[in-house]
Amino acid sequence: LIRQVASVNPLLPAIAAAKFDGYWFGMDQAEVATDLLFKSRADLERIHQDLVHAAITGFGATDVMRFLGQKPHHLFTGEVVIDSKKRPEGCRIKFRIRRNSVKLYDHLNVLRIETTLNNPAEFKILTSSENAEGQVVCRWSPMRKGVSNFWRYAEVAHGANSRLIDALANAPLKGQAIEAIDRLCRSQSKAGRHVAAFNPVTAENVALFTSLLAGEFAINGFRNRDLQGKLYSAPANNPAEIKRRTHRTSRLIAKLRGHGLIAKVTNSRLYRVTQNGVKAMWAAVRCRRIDFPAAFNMSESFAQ
DNA sequence: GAATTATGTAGTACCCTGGA
DNA sequence: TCCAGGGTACTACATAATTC
Repeated sequence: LIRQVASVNPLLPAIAAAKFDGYWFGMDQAEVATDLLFKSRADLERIHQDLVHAAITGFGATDVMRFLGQKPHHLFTGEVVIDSKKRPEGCRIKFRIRRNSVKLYDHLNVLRIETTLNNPAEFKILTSSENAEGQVVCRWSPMRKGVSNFWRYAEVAHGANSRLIDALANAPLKGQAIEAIDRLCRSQSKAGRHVAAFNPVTAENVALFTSLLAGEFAINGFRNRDLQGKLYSAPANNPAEIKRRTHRTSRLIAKLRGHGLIAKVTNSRLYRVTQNGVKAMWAAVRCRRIDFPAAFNMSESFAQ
């Protein structure tokens, strides 16, 4: 970089003679893209609308924070934005936290996932320094704009791209949606026991499905009490109510298991959403939010 | 009125934790 | 590592409510 500067700036010797330290190289903005190449534009278009719908309807603020490596925190005061734009060359969806973003757009037969970092200080980098005793101490510090942090920019951005791609990989495709919803609407029989049918487009069920599909349950799964936290806006205020909620949630879990939407983790009371569950619940969420996008609030109905 | 679904109660299995 | 106790979650059954 110094050699490049010398070739374009004839005043460099004068700057050095004036006792200035020379150049400090920094990155004002960094963009790291991951391209998914399809055999043809037609191949990409076959699933593109499904991916766009999944990105718009299925992801929330906590998902965006997860993509960009941020832990959701109740003291977080920044703005989280999801927006989409249609352009002649394709559709662009952007997930943004303050000045950093990850976006998804298509061009010809390429689906590109691109992370843009304008404010590296929101990420950490491992730095080392000497303390008063002369010992080298390592610690995680806010990342700065110097070019020496190039590797960490790439690491952070590749991580964001990968998390968005992984999340989109679970997006159900339209062809499978009708069959999945049909199955939800029918009562099931599992191990000789009757399991009631779901109405997959009620506000309560869609809110339940949205909670289950949220990123926070994806890693560690969820328990009865975790689900209660999603179903009820306020904590129970007496033992009878606590028991009633536990039982009601337990029955709900049994119903979800009966339909194969979730599965129990062996030797624990944890549950995870199954692949079939992702397909069926995504289909229901999309149907409700796009075709019947009425406002809903499950907390109120469950709190009664 | 039958079938289906939701809810309450009681009993039980089993997970978690602390102590030995 | 094992064990006991407490707490949590699950299941079975009965009954009420809802739907067709």
